[in-house]
Parts: sequence; structure tokens; C-alpha cells
Amino acid sequence: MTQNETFVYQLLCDADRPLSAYNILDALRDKGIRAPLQVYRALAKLVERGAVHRIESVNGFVACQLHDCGGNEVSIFMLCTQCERAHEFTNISIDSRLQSLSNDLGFQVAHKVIEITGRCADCQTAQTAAPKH
Amino acid sequence: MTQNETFVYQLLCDADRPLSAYNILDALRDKGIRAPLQVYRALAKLVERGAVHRIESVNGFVACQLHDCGGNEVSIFMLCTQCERAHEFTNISIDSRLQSLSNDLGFQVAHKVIEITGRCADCQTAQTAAPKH
DNA sequence: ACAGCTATGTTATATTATAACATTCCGAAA
DNA sequence: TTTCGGAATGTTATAATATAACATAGCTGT
Repeated sequence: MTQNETFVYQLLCDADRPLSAYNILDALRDKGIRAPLQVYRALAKLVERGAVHRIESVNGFVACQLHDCGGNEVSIFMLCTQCERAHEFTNISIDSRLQSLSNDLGFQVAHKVIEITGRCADCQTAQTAAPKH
Repeated sequence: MTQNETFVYQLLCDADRPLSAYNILDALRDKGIRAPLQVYRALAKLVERGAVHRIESVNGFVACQLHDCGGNEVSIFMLCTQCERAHEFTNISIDSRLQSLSNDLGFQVAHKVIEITGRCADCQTAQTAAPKH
């Protein structure tokens, strides 16, 4: 892992929610990261190797919360609009159904996205944003 | 449906692939649409009422291909990276599993996104982009 | 007529992402 | 040890996507 990738990855691991590339840029100025491309390049590598996931619904990035996703199943993200936290799951059954739907149609899958936005259990209980872990 | 919404919706119905807001803007200049907000406002209304879906993976918009999606199941999109066409499906089983996964976790669902990118059957056969319909 | 609501229009700006090019670093081959 | 080549880095500029803030117009019910 190169230096910039390490900075970005550590930051994402410490964060409790998806960060945008520009959030990351701002947070890493003091590490000598000055331009968006430095961040985007590190993110591209990290995503490629499954250490980080891109969250399409919020244009953000999170560290993989599972087995450092070499795994091939889709990750399912639940995204709380209130506390902004992202929880990652896998579900064999959902994944295999999606895969067979694709197979039936002769569609060659490159990437799958499953994202659910809403309000997490903690935030519903709290009526206000749940405290950080 | 207001005038701007009609313009945008018609354009999306005629298109055979997701269009970006700026694609739409450019296409509707001669209808008197001049600013991004005019497009984004129309899109927001159309999406709200289920006539149009936003495709997160490509930052684009497509007209609903089903029952003018008052329906509540998730739409599953297959997005071909070659011909750029989007095909929309529903699948009760996948949807209900996703829903019960959420229920089990006490997550209150507001919106679900399922998008699969890859290569459609036509494009695999053709080795080159499939012709338009 | 007027109050209030929705739709519209306009300008400016914020946010997200990439192109194009120059430089540096480091390991393997000569 | 030098040098070649590829990967990583850095820098500037710009493209693409999205919203804020404010002004105006049109329509409806009283």
C-alpha cells in the first residue's frame, strides 16, 4: 500500500460514515495531500482491491466492514439519512437471485450495487441522531 | 404535469438510455429551457411521482419502463456499459428479502437502489454495440 | 383586488470528477 | 553502477453534476 493509499485508508477506517473525496482531501492536507487527484487515485486503487467501497447514493467512500472484501458477493449497504452511518451486509440468497436473474437474461455482470437509504434503528429510538459509537 | 415536466418526460421516453440532466438541458434549449435548475426541478417532480428513475451508477435519469411506478417494489436496473441501455425489472422475491433484512434490523426503509452494470446479451453477441431498437 | 401558493426564470456558486502534463522514486537488467 | 522503465506523485486546469438565493409571473379562492 503506497503512502497516499495508507493515509486515505486509515482515515476511512477511523471515520464512522462515508466520506466524500473532498472530505478526505481536507482531512489530509496536513499530510501533504493537496489535490483531488491524489485522493481519487488512492481511492481507485483501494476500491479496486476491495478495501474500500464506493457508495453511489451519497457519492462517498467507506472502508470495507467485512472480510476486506476479496469476497465476491454483493455488499448491501444500509445508509441512515440521519446519523449518516453506513452498515454493510452480505446476503447469499439475495445475491444468488440477482445473479440468476442476470444469467437468465444473458447479462454479463461486472458490478452490483445494492443500497438502502432510510433511518437506522438507533436513530428511530433516539428521535435525534444516535451518538457515535 | 407542467410544461417543463412534459418536455423532460417526453425526452426521456424517447431516449433509449439514461440521460444526464445536462444532456436534457442541451436537448431542450429550443423549448426555452436554459438553466440546469429548470431541468433538475422537473426531474425532482417526475422522480417523486415515480414516472422517472434516477440511476445512481451513472448520474442519469430514465423514464419508468413499467407500470408508471406507483408500485412499491424496488426497480432493478441492468445497465450495459457498452450500448448504455438500461433495462428495468422487478423481482418480488429479491425485494421481500431485502425488506425483511431491513425489518430484522429495525431499519426504516425510505428508498432502495439495485443496479447491475455489465454487458447485455445483445452486446455480447454483437461484439460491438447492439443497434438501437 | 388581494393574499397565498405553485411554477418559472436567472445568476451565481458549490460539489464531484477527470484530463493533460511534468517530475520523482525505485527496482531490475545491462 | 549506471541506466532504463514503470509506478507513483504532484500540479494546474477544467469538465460534469447539483444546489442556493433571489426575483418574477401566473393562477386560485375569497
